Amino acid sequence: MATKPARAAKKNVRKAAPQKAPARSAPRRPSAPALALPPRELTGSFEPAKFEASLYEFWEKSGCFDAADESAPGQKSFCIMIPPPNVTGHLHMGHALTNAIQDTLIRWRRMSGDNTLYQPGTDHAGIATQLMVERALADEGRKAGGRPITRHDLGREKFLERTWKWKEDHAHIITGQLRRLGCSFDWKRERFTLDDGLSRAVREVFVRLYKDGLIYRGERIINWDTVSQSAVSDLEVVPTERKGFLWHIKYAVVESDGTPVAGADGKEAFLTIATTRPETLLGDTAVAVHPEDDRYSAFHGKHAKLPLLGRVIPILTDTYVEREFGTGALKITPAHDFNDYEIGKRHNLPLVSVMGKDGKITAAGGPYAAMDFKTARERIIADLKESGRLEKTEEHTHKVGLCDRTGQPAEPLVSKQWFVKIEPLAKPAIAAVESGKIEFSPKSWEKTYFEWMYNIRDWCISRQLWWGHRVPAWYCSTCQEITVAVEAPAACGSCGADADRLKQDEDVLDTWFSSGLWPFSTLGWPEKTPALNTFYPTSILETGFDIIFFWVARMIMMGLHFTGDVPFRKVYLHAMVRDEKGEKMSKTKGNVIDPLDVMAEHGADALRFTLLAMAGQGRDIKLSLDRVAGYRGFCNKLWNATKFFHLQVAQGAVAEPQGGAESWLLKNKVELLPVNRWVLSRLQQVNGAVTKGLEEFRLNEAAQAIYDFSWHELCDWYIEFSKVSFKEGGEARKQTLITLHYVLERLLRMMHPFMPFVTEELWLSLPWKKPANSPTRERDGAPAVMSLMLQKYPQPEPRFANSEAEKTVAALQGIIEALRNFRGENRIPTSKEIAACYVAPRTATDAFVQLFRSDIMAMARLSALEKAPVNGNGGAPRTIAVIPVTNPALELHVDLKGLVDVEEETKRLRKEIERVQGDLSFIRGKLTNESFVAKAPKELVAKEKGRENELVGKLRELESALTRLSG
RNA sequence: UGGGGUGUAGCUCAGUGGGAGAGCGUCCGCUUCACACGCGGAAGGUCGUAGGUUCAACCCCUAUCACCCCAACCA
Repeated sequence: MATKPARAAKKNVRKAAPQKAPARSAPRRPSAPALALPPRELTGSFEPAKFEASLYEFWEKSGCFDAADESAPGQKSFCIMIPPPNVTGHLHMGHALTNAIQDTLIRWRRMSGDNTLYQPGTDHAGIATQLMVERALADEGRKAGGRPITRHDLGREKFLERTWKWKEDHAHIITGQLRRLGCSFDWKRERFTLDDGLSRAVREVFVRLYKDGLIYRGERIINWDTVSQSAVSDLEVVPTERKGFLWHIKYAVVESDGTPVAGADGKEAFLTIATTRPETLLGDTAVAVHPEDDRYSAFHGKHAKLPLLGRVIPILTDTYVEREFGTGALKITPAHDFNDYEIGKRHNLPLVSVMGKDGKITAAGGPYAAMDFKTARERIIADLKESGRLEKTEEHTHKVGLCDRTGQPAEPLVSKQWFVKIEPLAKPAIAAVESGKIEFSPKSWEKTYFEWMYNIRDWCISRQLWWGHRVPAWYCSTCQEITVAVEAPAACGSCGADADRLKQDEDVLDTWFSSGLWPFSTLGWPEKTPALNTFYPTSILETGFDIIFFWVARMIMMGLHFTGDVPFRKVYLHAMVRDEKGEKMSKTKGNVIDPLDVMAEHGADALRFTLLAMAGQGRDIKLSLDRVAGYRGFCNKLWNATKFFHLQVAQGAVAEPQGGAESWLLKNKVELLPVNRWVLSRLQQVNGAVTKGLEEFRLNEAAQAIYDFSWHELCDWYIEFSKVSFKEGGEARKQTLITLHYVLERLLRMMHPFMPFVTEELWLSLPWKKPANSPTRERDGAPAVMSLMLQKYPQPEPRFANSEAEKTVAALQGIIEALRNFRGENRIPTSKEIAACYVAPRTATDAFVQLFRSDIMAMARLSALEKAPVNGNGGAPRTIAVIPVTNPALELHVDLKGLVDVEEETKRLRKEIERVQGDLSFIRGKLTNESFVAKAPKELVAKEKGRENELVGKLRELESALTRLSG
């Protein structure tokens, strides 16, 4: 008794608004009219360009994308942050992939009732953007007939103005492209790493880290980009294989006072070093050999005279030296090589900087001063050759560190920079992953993460650029002390000198410093905003594995340090999108597939679905345009399936059942036609598979389930079956129309996160749609929206599960397929109708055929299907072909006269017999194997026995059919 | 050098301890009144190689080869 009203109440909740929020003081406007697009007609074929833009505009304008700062009571929050693309960038396939995945999850959770925030925004991308503007400036200068204009010609302020303008002019490109892809961002919350709020967060973080002793300023060896004239971090230098030379140079061995040392032969002794960068010789402060290298033991404690400059430097021993490489003697240039720097520290060697920040040799380079590095190298080689100090030159392939952004070699040099002391930050970040508070998927990436985190080096965060967050440090010209503060200080923090004695640091911060704060800075941190409370920690981080160190690790470190909590609990890493040959897409190779071109040709949905279907974990995506075209075909298929529905409605509408299609179908499920029960059962099963795929982050499996069901069950079978019912009319027609509408509508909802545009367009065409609202919109009094976007995501309906119907339809399909196979193999054109008879050994089978007679006739294109006049094939004429079916056991008879050559059918039978024989011998092999019968599960043995019997029967029928044909 | 991944139909990829699937391509037959962006049928694979575990291996284990990626201090 008590269950009935409860159930009814539950149903009401489903149909009507979800959970009424007892809005505290917010006035509710309960009767606000629903927002809706003007009705549109479904005609022609799938042409995405006709509707995608207007749908997106409608969604955005009606506030469907908006998150609420606070979730409604009982409502979950769900948040994904976009990995901020470069503000002046263009959408590439990597963006398309990551955002397609994210948006699918977001839409799914939104439809599931969560308060979802898909946070949009862009990154100022320091070097990249500054370089663009500088390039444009240079071009301007050249076009005007003069020399290229540099940023220094403009000065910092003017240049920044230009860059902001450039940003304003270009930012809409990437955001427009993300809209084009259908991503449901809450655009009202769009953030930019250089906007006021985020800049404030950056300064706050800098100041706090400084006060905690985690940021320091120091003179260290760093990577220098001579193009952007800035320091870059270790990560921004990509070791790249380059062909070069290994020069062997002779250094004279001397005493500390410079007097020559004689070798074993009594002549002047030399020591040969091998180097790939001879110009660094100018900065050498030692030569090192391995302590146990016998070749050089005589030189321990001696000195070497630097060729060309004549400087006397010590010969020291260090186990770092590889005896096998080169000559086994290593020149040490502590100021221009990371390893040499370490060796220099161990042996207290002086630093001699010869490579200047401007890409030219410094004064310390003596006669080579002011030459650029390339010229200096050439001159030094020539001079060495001339003085007989160049022993030999070998070709040598080695790794050169190229700057990520500019592609030019990075020059290690010693410079005063700002650093983050990383170890104290890394420790908790390692622990968070070790303890499982953050999980990576695929899990193997955790190893990569640990590897890097355990060996992490201090992070050089200062950049000698102008575009970025200026280091919030001021130098006092009175006391020389540094004042670090969030806002420009009014006086020196040490001596109290006036602000005019203070000068702000010229440098800006590494772009990744600000993107590391993204998960909380976008939500208003350091303020304790409601949004921060609602959405932090974010739900999922989805990005490419190439920025694990750049971005993911830094977000974890910063998040833990500043919020005390992880920034996200799950990290999903997708693969790289390559071209169809598996090559990395690159402009120079010219193999870039532009997502915008693809969308222009096939629509956003086809591109999204392709990427999702191919995004299996742990494998690169080789994007194939054929595949995209295939999924465009899929969109068209859906389009036409819906059109088919409308055509049936046009033959005579059926009123929506009282209480909705679902409850009507549930109430009447016993009276439904088997095919209707079947499709409902299949639908709910597929629903389960799709939901599981989404929950387990296997979007490719979910996509596959959707595709297979839609095309191969709904379209290939169900719609074909439905035609029989529609022709029949009456009750059959009515229940089939209701079923078809229900299945279509549910399916569209189910696939909407994957293909938002086409599903919405089709859904809007359906007759029984109703506007819907989200819990938070409802609470805040926002109007309901006539859109698929806010409909409830379907759950499997177990009451539709029906294994009986599934078995029945499988048997029916078996009969139809046997007939189709007969037709196809015998090449009987579709236009020729076949008259068939059947022989059913059991009355139940006879009833089965009678029940589905019209279905079989329609789908196998038979002109007749009657009971055979004679039982068995004993009395049948010679031209009768027999088609045996095993489940249910029956024979189909077709008169070959006028249809097929007897020989053709004979051939078909022989082939069939061969196959059955093969199957049979395999099964018998198993069944005669004693260990199989003894050890395999009993059910399996029984199943195989059953199959054996089936096959024996089939074989007998085939053979007798064959003898009769040929006899 | 170390770590990870991949190897399945002509191509691009799914997949499971009980005789391997899809899309595209190929071949055959189709203006079947939703769809030629389609319908029906078919051909095509010793699931990289060699061992092992198991009644049973494409799947688990070991070795090996090939390709890819990542991290690296061989100047």
